[in-house]
Amino acid sequence: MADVPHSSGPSTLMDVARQAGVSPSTVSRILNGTAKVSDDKRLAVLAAIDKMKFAPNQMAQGLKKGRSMTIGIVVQDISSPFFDETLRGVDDGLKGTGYASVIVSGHWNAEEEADRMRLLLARKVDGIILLSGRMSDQAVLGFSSQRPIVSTGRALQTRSALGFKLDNESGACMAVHHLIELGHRRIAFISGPANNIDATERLAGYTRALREANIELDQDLIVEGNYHEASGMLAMNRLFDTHQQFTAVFAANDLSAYGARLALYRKGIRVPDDISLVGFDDLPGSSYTTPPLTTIRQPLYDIGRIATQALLRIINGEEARGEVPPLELIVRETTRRVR
Amino acid sequence: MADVPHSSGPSTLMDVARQAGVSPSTVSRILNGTAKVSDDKRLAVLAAIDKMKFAPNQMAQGLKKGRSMTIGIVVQDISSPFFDETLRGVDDGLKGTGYASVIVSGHWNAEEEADRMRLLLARKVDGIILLSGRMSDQAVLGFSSQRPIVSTGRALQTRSALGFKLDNESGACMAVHHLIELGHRRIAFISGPANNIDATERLAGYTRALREANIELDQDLIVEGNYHEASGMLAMNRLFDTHQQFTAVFAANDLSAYGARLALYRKGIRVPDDISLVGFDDLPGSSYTTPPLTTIRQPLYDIGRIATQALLRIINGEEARGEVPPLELIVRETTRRVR
DNA sequence: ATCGCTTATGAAAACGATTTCAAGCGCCTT
DNA sequence: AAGGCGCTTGAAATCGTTTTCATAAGCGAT
Repeated sequence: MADVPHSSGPSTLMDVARQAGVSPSTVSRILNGTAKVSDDKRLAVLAAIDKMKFAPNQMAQGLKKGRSMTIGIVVQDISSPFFDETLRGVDDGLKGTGYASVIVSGHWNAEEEADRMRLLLARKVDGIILLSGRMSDQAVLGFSSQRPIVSTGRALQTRSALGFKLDNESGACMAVHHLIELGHRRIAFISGPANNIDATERLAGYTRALREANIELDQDLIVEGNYHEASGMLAMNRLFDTHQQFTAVFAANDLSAYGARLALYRKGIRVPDDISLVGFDDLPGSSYTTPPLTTIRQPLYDIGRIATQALLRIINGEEARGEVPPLELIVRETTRRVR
Repeated sequence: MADVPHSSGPSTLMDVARQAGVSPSTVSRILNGTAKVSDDKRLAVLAAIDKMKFAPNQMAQGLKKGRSMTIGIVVQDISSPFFDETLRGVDDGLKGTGYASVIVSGHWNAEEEADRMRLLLARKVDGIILLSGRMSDQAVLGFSSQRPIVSTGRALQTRSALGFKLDNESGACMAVHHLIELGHRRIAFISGPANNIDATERLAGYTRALREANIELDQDLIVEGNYHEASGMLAMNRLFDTHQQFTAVFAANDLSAYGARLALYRKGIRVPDDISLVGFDDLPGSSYTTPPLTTIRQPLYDIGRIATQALLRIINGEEARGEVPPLELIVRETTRRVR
């Protein structure tokens, strides 16, 4: 019985072929089911594979097939619950497909984003999912000539690029409308960064809701944040420092709502008894804030999963399609009828 | 002037060579700085590269060099703030190195973990970082014969494997000690899953602190959770349902502390006025809970960064070393002297 | 002017798989 | 019995790089 030669590295398909006394082609055929091979050889090869613990070298496979079985994910912040929840969806969408993902961060910066994109392309990813990208649609389309791209936050639909867009304006409108229904008239708004498209849309939703209710817009009630907790806290303090009167606050995302909540706590102002608070996103943690946060739910997980499935479809030459559930108001315990 | 031939796919090194009128070897040499080449050719090649937007095919490079410039990260939960913070450290540690990372999840399951590990190996990652792995040290050592591995939560030190271990017991002890110093004698403990090594160590720390203070251990004050918010809430309710008397709660991680906090809120019990609460981890969100959470800080970010740097060193044949900062008590606003 | 000796460069092999192509074999048909 | 067909199988080319290896050119020394 021939022993395993004391090979240096991991075993190759060639090694297996030798062990089993067949040609490499045959091994490959068995591995891929590309052609019929006689049962005796199949058995011999399978045994050899098992014995040598052979696993195909994915770099070699990738080179030859032109498929890396890898997709690239561009996020903006690798440790934000917002992206994580989406990534979980991506992960589930990839489950059982043989694809793995490499995740890079654009850090909210169009330049860096494009850079990372090129990096992914050089790595021959089979497709890219772009989350909350800052680059122009044009740029995305450009990249999409190399590899299919699915992006959130854009309305795109070509053979090799697909975008999902949520109606941020309506979402924000729902949030403010909810407050208005509870009798609030003086509603402060902690916005997102002005250069962010989602942020401006949410601002638009805020103003629209006010307009529809015939409430005069007070610019002093709007303060710009940057989506982070600290900015929510700062914004809140700014509102107090300038002695604004209001009974409710709408934060453009949950994170800044958390910050606002803390500022309120520090002032000894009760939520929702004294002031109502609404967020936007419905991060996983928002069901466990004190009190649990009323917010607009983004189907983050679904977005990840559906984007992934759509990308896989495009990669396989099928039609690019997919739709995500709409935004939804989740009423928890930070809002209440004005006294 | 020769025009770019209407090439089908992205341009290859061969294309560049043709464009510049040199051999592929020369192009490669310029790309890698492997050998001196005359200035005129260098210029021509550089121009060609620029013109054709050439970027080396990483699969081909990887195949040839035996380096994929990719490292694998095994986490247990792709969307947990705990891992995210560490991943941020990894990301920063990788910055500027040319390495990218592929992240997979073991879902707290030793079998799946080993599976994912094999998958990474087949992808020819140049090294692996294992975070909170469930597999045995033996198994890790086994894998480390194929690729260097750096793991958290183990005391390991071989040529190709390195482990970082934090002193969970002392950390837990610090937390409980802090409560005792504040006059608390009846301190409940919401533990982590019993099959988790960190969890049992923290339990040990809890009992040790009590023993050192000559406080009798009351098993009824210990309830097992699973590190998630919901379990913290359940645990808290269980404590109330069984009519336990206590003035403080130590939760084995921040997430379950969040859950406990919510249970308390629901009962109308004030924190820290009526009951003190301590967590473990110091997740990014813990500075923004209401009130901000007193907790034991794990240097999550540093762990990620340092593990990465250590792995890179091992990959480059240098000595495996690295040390992470110790656990630290962060006193915020959920603890207070017992009345 | 000739003989080394260094240098720059190209040709070709190699990495580890897949795939085309051709060959060998058995079997059916006439 | 001969020709043809289909089936399994191996040899060799290929993917896009890097890396020997060999060669030619350049140059100083004698």
